Amino acid sequence: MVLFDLLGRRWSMGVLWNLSDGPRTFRDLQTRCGSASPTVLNTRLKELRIVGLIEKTEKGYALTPKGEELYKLLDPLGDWAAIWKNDLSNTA
Amino acid sequence: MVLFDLLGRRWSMGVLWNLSDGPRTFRDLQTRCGSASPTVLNTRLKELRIVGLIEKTEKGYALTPKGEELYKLLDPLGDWAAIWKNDLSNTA
DNA sequence: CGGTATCCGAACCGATACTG
DNA sequence: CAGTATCGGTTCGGATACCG
Repeated sequence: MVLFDLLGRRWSMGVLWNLSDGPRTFRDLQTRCGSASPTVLNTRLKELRIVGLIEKTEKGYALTPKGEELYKLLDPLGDWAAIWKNDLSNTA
Repeated sequence: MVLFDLLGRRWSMGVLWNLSDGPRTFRDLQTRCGSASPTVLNTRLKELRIVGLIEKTEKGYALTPKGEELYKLLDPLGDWAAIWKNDLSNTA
């Protein structure tokens, strides 16, 4: 599945997450993502733009409606993952 | 996120999907997954077992309750991804 | 600030061969 | 059939330096 292929790549989620509460600039995102390399960050940004999840505005990068949609879908999954990860430390 | 890291790897989804309708054996899974290498398949199986998403039964490998839970969570996301991917070809 | 070019090391995948 | 060991190829990520 293409979606997971994309999301699985480094920083994709980070970008999505950081964009979820407002537009950010390139340098801004870079800083917030634990100082990811410009190379990779730009690559992700490009990819996410291509698939129409984010877009460039005058304020920087921002989530498209589709992007927000996905983010909302991902959120509960994230919750579940957190619980599951917790269980994991207790069980395993 | 660990979850996506795992799911993004080759065959993870395939395994989950194939297991969703009953237990499968090693060779069985291998065949159904487009003849993935034993190496990789075994690695995935091991990883999925470690995180408690699947388990070994006398009938082969099977989804744990957690595994099914995840599968159900993933399903709608998959739907969405399909639509989104469709939009993509029209828009981009 | 925004973005690209280049280089290097790491992770990953796959095929094959072999053991229990 | 189930699973492990080894090796090679490829792809990806990260750092740095540099241009508009």
